[in-house]
Amino acid sequence: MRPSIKQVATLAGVSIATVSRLLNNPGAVSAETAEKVQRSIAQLGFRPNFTGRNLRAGSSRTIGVVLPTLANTVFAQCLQGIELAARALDYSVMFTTTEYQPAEESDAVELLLAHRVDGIILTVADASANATLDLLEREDIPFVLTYNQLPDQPAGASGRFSVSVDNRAAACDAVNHLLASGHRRIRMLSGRFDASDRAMQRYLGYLDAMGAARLEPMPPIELELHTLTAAADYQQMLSDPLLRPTALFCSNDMLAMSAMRDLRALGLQLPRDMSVMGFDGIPIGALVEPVLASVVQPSEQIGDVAVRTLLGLLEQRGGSVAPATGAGRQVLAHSLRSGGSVSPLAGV
Amino acid sequence: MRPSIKQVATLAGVSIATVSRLLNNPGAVSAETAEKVQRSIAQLGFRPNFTGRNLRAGSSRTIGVVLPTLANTVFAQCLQGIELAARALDYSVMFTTTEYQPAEESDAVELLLAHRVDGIILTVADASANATLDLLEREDIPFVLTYNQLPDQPAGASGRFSVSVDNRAAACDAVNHLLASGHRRIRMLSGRFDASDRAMQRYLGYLDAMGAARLEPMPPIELELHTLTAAADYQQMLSDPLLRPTALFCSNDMLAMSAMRDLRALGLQLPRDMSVMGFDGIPIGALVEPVLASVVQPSEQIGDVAVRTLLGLLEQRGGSVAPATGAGRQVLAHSLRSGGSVSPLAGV
DNA sequence: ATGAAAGCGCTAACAT
DNA sequence: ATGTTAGCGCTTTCAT
Repeated sequence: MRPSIKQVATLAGVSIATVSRLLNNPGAVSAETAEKVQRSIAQLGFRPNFTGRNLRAGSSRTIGVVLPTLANTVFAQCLQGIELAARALDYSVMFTTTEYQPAEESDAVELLLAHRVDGIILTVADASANATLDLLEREDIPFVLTYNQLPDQPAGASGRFSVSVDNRAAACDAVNHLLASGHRRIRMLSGRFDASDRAMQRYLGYLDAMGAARLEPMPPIELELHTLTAAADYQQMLSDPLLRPTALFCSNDMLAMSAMRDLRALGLQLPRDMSVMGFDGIPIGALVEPVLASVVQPSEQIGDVAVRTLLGLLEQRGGSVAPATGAGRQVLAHSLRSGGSVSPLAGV
Repeated sequence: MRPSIKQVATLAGVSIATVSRLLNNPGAVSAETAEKVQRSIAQLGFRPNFTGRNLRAGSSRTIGVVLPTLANTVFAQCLQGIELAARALDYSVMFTTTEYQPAEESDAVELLLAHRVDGIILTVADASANATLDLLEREDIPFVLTYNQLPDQPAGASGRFSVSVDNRAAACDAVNHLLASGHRRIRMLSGRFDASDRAMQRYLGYLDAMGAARLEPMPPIELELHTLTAAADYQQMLSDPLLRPTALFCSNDMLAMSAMRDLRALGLQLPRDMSVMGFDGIPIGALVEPVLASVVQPSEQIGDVAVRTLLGLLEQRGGSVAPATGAGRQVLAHSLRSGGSVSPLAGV
């Protein structure tokens, strides 16, 4: 066993309380005692044991994070933002993944709760009806959703918090961008709606844009997220020349890039034979040729803001202030990245 | 405060020891008592507090992870592998980043140690002379290096463990691939050597291949990792037609893709005017056109193996077995991904 | 099979 | 300014 506060105290010839004070409130210790204790600490290589501290304090200065996967750059960026912000604010991060399995969400959260994290940042499949979120609320554990976008209720109505872009409006912008390039037969390629409520919101944005342009929307194509081949779906999509889309709006960039690869494999010339628009704005999309046109979400900032929001909640709970005020739903600005993956349609 | 084992005991009319037994060794409790206690647990929504358990047990069933950044997909994949393996083996993950700052390494580790993680998986700037690793060793904390490749000593000589590919041999393979395509003026584009010992090993592999081909190696170009523009460097590299390389070997894929973007911006046609070979084999590289030729590392597997190795160490320490035997350095197989980013040089 | 009690490392009254 | 002590939640001897 490593040295504890006790051995430090013994070696320095003081009580354990004095050592504790030096650690937590150095001002309350005389200069010479401090000196002595510091020496003992150095000599023993003492390092405070957070487990003891946490047990006593009832808080761990640790936040739990639950994300669908790290295979999608977007979540890696978000976690990066979370970790940076947490560290800057002297919190540690305990991280877990659900692999997009809604069933994993509750296990993940249970584990974090057993570790007594102070709060949780998470992205769930569907925030609107989610037993895990209900549990968190019931147990009064502060949590902040990322990417999931809470409904636009009167401030604080749900008592829940989310940090995201306006998925629906952003998707609408994306489709408008395609429309402005002359496309009319635009089809949406989406991750599974039941694994991502964002995908559904983006589809609604697609419908908005198509509707506003008085165009008949086409049925969405739902693909397994991160499936690298969906040749059959593409074949079918391309088969009828009359219904064949000229542009694809994809619910995320990974999907968009996979689709482009698959379409090329089928012999299409891109963007000549098909324009492709993504969503997420992953950095790599800007490096490739053609540049992947996309809606840019500030993923790292989403993580950063989520941390600050969560710590805000923890703070006011510490001070036992009145229940959450202000907007529970934070909507961050998105932007449009145009790129060569979208080409103007002849005749525009 | 949430219910503790104590309230459960009281409600069930048993002692706290009995509740603890049910939790840890259900066989030692009579069926009817178990029944009673289970009911109280359910009724109170009791969840064991790992903090208490950890304090008592002196172990946290948590592993600490220190990686340079998540902005490089390779590390995100590795963390993904770590998290998956850890969860399957009932361990939690506490995660931290150094932003490639060697100075951050020790802080990161100190924090994890304060949390009393059972062991640490980490990637450091330079594994051969690293105060943090020395500290870990001195304090007898089990750790496993990822990506850093320990020297090939007699088994267990250093008592340290690493999981990586054979960076030097892999780089040599990559350069041989370029040579086989007819390239002779091959230049290496690298992340900073002092931020990544892998980059240095890969440079040695470059020298090996060039030497074996009896070609004069060119001086490496060291770039800040993840710098997205290095136009000046490229301009200079291209300026002298006689010394101008026909192929670039990049120490990682992010760099390779950034370079391709920058070269295109300078008006080059790729791969006609320059072949580019990467290292890492990030999945996205296979989706783009041209496909990024690269050395594929099994990043997720590196994470997985690191976890298993670390838990093996923890286990044998629990049983107080003799010091680590077997190879400390684990070298996983790499493979070559050919792609259109490398084109045969005319005249081959 | 079950209970009583000690103690893991630490902090925060409370006392001096 | 410093010491004494209780106790956070849990596991684990040791009794019974």
